[in-house]
Amino acid sequence: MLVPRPFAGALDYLPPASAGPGELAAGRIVRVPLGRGESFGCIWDDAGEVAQTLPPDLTPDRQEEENKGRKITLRRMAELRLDIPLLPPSLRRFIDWVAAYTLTPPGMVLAMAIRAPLQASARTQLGWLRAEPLPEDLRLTPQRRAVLEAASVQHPMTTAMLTERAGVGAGVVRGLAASGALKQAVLHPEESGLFPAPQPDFAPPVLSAQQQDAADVLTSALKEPAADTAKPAPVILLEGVTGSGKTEVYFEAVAEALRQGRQVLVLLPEIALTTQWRERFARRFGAEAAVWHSELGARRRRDVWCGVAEGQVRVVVGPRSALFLPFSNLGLVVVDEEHESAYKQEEGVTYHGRDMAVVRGRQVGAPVILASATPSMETRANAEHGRYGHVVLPARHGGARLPETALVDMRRDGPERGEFLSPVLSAAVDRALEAGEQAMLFLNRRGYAPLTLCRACGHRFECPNCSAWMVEHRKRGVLACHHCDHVEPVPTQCPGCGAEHALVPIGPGIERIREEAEKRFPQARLLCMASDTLDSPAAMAEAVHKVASGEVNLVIGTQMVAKGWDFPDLTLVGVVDADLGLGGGDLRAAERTMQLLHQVGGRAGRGTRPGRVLLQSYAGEHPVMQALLKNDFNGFMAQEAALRQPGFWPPFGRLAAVIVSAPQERVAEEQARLLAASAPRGPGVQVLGPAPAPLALLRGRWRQRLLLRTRRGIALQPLLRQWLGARWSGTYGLGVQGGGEGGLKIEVDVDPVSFL
DNA sequence: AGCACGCCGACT
DNA sequence: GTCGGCGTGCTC
Repeated sequence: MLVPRPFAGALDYLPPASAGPGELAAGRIVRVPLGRGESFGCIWDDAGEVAQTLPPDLTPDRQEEENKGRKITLRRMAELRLDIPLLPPSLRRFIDWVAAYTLTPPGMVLAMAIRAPLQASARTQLGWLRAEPLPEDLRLTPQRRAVLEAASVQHPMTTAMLTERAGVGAGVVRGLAASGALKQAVLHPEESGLFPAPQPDFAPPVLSAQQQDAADVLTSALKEPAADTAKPAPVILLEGVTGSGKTEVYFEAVAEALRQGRQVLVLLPEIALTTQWRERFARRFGAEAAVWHSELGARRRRDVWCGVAEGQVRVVVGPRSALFLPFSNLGLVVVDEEHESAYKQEEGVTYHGRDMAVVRGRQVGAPVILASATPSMETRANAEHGRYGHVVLPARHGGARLPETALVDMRRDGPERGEFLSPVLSAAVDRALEAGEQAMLFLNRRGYAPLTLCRACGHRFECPNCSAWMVEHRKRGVLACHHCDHVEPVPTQCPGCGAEHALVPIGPGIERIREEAEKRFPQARLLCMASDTLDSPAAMAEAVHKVASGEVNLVIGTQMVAKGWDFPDLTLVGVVDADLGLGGGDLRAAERTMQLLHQVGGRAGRGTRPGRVLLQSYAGEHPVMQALLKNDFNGFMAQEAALRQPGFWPPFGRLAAVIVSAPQERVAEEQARLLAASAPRGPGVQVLGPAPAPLALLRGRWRQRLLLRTRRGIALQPLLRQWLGARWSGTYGLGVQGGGEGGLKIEVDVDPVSFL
């Protein structure tokens, strides 16, 4: 029995007081006593040996068991949750795999997977059946007759269904029930009409020859006989420039999976993107895909979860957490925008959604499609070495051309002091707006200014809990830390020297760009898109609609405007600070900046009119800028690869980050040093550090970082287990474990993406 | 992760 | 004299 606690493995329980045949099966969700309270768990092994050898009602309530020399008293399961479908074996296997790979206690991975069906109330939805025969003394009215005509003897219907069909109030139904003419019955989920089936041939698109070729490769991967277990299902990189119609192409693979009666999982890096995606899906397939995300109501989450387990849900779209849905018949996995770092979960179970999607597909024999305009170095390397298939869409769809990219040298042609938009960029925006087109200004920085300082004494506003500047948010009138939830009002007086009105904002955030744009383009219809203002899918959908309909003609946004949006009238993209993100000594800084800027640039010129991208930069000679100007992504990545190869940095070697943190700086330092002293070493194995983490103080904890690096082919996990396990693990698993001496905490991140 | 037990400061 | 701070230990 696996329970949602950070234990190294499963616990043993006695079977419940009564269980029907087949009910006590692996994958069953169960209520169990645990410690003083109770918990839920999932029967994890197929054995259930005790249960099968002894009839449940003959076993005592408590039973002693010898376990590794320790005497343990077994307790009895409280209740089997028969209303929740069994976790399929493939999901249990996946959970075990993810737990082992990420060094997370398996129970914690299970917890992610089964939160949904447990949070809503029991699932038995009740409906009404017509009694047969009807009670003899039944009084009949026209309304009652209508309800009885609508009601069926075999298929239960909800009160809502009956009142709607009969055109009567709920009171009539209640009255009939009271007089015995309607009987309560469990409504079967497939009768609820919750998940209309997408039609593979509802509205097939007109594909270009190029797209058709790509689609053929994908669909043939699905048609290969899956019975051949010796040959694993393929992983295919679908690389296509922005606007090449990747989505339409992989939709053909989705259609093929549907024809085969299999389930499909489509992953998107974040829920905001589901908005436009859903519309496209519904147009192509004539029915909605089931959307999965954390902001769904408890009831809907439960229904989707159960629908996936029972096979009524055919296509799911969602973020990385959708990987843990209980697919019973998964035939295709798509990871859209596979290069996105949002696929990496940084807290709790630190898994990479893209990599785990590949594992999930392999485990069930389903092909995996990784789609991107700017594939990650890892995926590229896999494609080059033939481990993944590779399909390329080199041109934009429908005759659209790729935007032309130009540089604004900020050293020579920079803006006036105190401004951030160069004359060249401003003029370009003017021209676009005058031509009746749309323009976008991109700056990947929220708030008004990233740093506030005192002109008189040089005082800088720092977060008390983190080593980070407080960011001014002028609209809210506060200084906020972007790494914890610390917020304070903007003072009028400097806390350092007491000077009045001496605080100056340094550098731009998107609020400040908005202010400048309002002054510079007074006639523009402006919209700001940032994660702190568009915090729900609904708000996001509204914003997207405003842009797509042309209600807005100047968009100012952070990160989120870079995503796969399709705004056909957008012709100009201005990158306010192209150098942002290049600093910081992060392994992937250049790669990520390149991907991000290419992606934002790709928003321009997707319709009939040509697009243009202007990059404001102080470092025009930087390889990232050069690659963007020449549109030479392959060359750039080859250069990057050459830098990483000699030192066995990923993807040529493997990496795990170990973060040692404590409320006191000294404790963290000391413990990190001790840990480094016992680090594994050997050919192809190296430990770098400790060093203070780039965010040395985060949420009140001082952090030291160690990096374990191995050559390709040397697994990290056994090394980590041996190294950290020797000192830190007891009955606990590794990974998130709290409460060490002096508040010490050691976290492990296998395949880290962020180096903060 | 929860949750209770345990041993030391400011309150009715 | 007690309420309650969170350090430590356990969960089949």
